[in-house]
Parts: sequence; structure tokens; C-alpha cells
Amino acid sequence: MAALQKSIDKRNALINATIELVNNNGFHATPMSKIAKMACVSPATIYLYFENKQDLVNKTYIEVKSKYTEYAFATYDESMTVEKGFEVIWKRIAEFKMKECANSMFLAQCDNTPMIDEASRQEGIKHLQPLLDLWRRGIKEGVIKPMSEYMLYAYAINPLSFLVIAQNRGSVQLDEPQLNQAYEAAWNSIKVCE
Amino acid sequence: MAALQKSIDKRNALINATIELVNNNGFHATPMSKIAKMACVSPATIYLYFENKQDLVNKTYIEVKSKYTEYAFATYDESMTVEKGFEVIWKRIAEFKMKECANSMFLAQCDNTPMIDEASRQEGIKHLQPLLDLWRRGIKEGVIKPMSEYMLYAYAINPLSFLVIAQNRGSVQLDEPQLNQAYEAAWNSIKVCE
DNA sequence: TTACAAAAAATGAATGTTCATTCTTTTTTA
DNA sequence: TAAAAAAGAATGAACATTCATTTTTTGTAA
Repeated sequence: MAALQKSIDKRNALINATIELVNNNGFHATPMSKIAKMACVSPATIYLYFENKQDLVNKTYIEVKSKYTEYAFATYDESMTVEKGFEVIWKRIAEFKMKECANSMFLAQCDNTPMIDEASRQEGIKHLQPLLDLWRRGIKEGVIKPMSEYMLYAYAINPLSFLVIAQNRGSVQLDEPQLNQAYEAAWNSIKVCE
Repeated sequence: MAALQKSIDKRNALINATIELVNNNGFHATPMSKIAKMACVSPATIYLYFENKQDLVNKTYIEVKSKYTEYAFATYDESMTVEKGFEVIWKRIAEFKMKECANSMFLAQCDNTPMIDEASRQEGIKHLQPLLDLWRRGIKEGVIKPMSEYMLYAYAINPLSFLVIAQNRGSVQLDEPQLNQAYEAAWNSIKVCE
């Protein structure tokens, strides 16, 4: 029991160290030795928890992606109207990206590089299903433009990733008013104009 | 003259090899030896053209970014209306991303990772000025929403990067109708609704 | 409860490989 | 023929992973 607890702590420390180091230095400049040091663990210990470096990164990706989608859908339920449901999900996603920006930057990096396995990438996409279902419903009701789910994601959600990265580089400050603007832009890009 | 010509060819070969290998394997898995091999050159020769690996990647980034913006603005001129000007630039950018997708994927990877210097990143941003000026004009005229340039870029342009990557993974097919949809989404997200 | 041995977890040091970069020699150009 | 460009082999550092030991935990018998 105490042992298991300890193990989970170590695993988490390793995952967090991976996120932070990859964010700051990139995959190519984060050796296992640094990850170990940051997690206060021997390099050899990493291999008790993960098969190898690739596995560590894959698992980290999947874990972060799960946290992300779990947060996104926590307050959504399917009885909401399409517009309301979208607003609820969008705002949760924005909230997550602002509060957990280390996590979101890590995801952005993974999503734009060949850093992780194709299999892990697929695994990560699955969890987004509720949003895709909502969009499908919206299209049926004539509220949302009949576009592919990738196109909808590209305009409604993905810009937030860009903005979080920009914010972290100090290029932009995302406060309440900016986020409201962003929400309007997102909704306007996918809604059907009467 | 012949010598200089030869040099430019080699330099280009090196830059193209870098783009292709980084796109397929990521920075962390593209050794100088592979770049040399793909460019049909000795590893030592790379160092006649670039200081080191970092410099090679930085220079590649700047070169690709220049090509990108040069293409983007080639048919635009400032006498156009804001809406027309935006359409012209947007469509050129889309065209570039479709035709030169190796180049755009490389840029997307650079823009989301600590792969390149901050200095090179700044250098790359400069060339976007005409678009920023157009937006400023649009805001003054009340045609474009008064948002920061990053926010405008996030919604009007950046989604294309996401879509090109998705297309290259085979998740989506971007033909004429899809691109028109994308253009509508982009314009709707930033225009002032009457 | 205490003592203790077997099992599990963790460690630091060692290993072998890969890689960026440099060195010396050869080839090409002017 | 001198200078410039290019080459391949050599160098040394960094790194992922494994190995041999040590430490910690767990289950059990007094």
C-alpha cells in the first residue's frame, strides 16, 4: 500500500519532469539522465516504470491527453442545446489550456512533430468523441456548418493552442476579454449564419 | 561562377534534406550524417556551409519562412480593399501550404517546438508585416474585429497549418470545396458582423 | 510486537553505441 | 601551381540502456 503509493508518486514525478524538460528544451535535448535528476530518481529507475524513452514519451502524451479531455467534458451533458454545449466545452478547454499550460504546450508539441507513435496519437484522439458527436448533432440541426470534424477542430479549438504558445513566449496576454473575443471568433467560424 | 553555382546547389540540397528528414523523423532523429547522405555530400562539407547543426536548422527555418511570405504577398497590393486583400493573401497562403507542404510542415514543427533560436523566430515574424498592416487598416475601417494580431493570426491563418498536417497524415483531403469552406470560416472568425 | 529472510524496488557505475565536429588528405578550381 | 572545396576517417563527448549491488518492503514465525 505504502509501496504502491510511492510508486505512483515516482511515476508522476517522471511524467512531470518529462513534460517540463521537453517543453523547455525539446525532445532532442532532454536526456534520460536529466529526466531522472529532475524526478529525483536514478536513471535506472525510469526503466522500472517505462520500457524506454519512446515509451515514456508515448505514455506521457496519452496521460496528458486524457486529463485534457476529461477536464473538457466534465461539465457537459448531452441534453444541452448544441450552442450551449459547445460553449460549455469550449470554455472548459480554454480554462484547461490556461491553467495547465505546461500540459497544453506539451500536447501542442506532440501534435506537430513525429515525437510520438502513430498508435499513441490515435489513442489520444478517441477521447474527443463527445465533441465530435455534438458537432454531428449541430450539423443535423442546421446550426453548425457541414464541415469535416478536422476542419471544425482546426477553427474552433486549435487556435487556442497557438495562443497558449504565444502567451508563453510573452507575445500575448490572454485575459477574460481576450478569451471572450476568442470564443466569438471560434463560434462565428463554425456556426451557420442566418 | 561555376563554383558558386555548385555551392548554391549543395546548400539547397542540404536545406532540402534537412526539411525532409526533420519532417519524417523529427529533429531528435536526424543526425548530420543522414543529412549529408541525403544531400550526397560528406558530413564535413556541411560545416563549410553552416556553423553547426543548430545554425543549419535556424538558416533552414529563415529560408523557408521567407519563401512562404514572399509567396503569400506576391499578388497583393495595398490599393486593394481590406476584404479583397485578405482574400488574395489568404488564398496564396493556402496555395503555398498545399503545393509546398514539406515546407509548411517544417514551419509548423519549428513554430511549436524549442527547435530553433528565439532570434531566428523573430527574424521570421518580420516578413509578415504586410498582413499585419492590412489587419490594422481593416480594424480602423470597422471591417475587422479589433483583436490583437496574434488572435487574428490564430483564427485566420493558423488553422491551415493544422489542416496541412492532418492532410499529410491522411486524416483529411483538402480540395477546392474544403478550401472554400476554410476560407469562409477564416473570414467569418475575424470580420465584423453587420 | 519483534526478528528476519525472501522478494521487490532502487541505485550508481559500467557498457557500447551514436553522433557532432574536427583533422588530414585528396580533388577541383582559378 | 597555389588556393579553395570536398572528402573520409578519426575523435571525443553524450547518451540510452543494462548490470551488479544495495536498500526497502513484505509476509511470516516466534
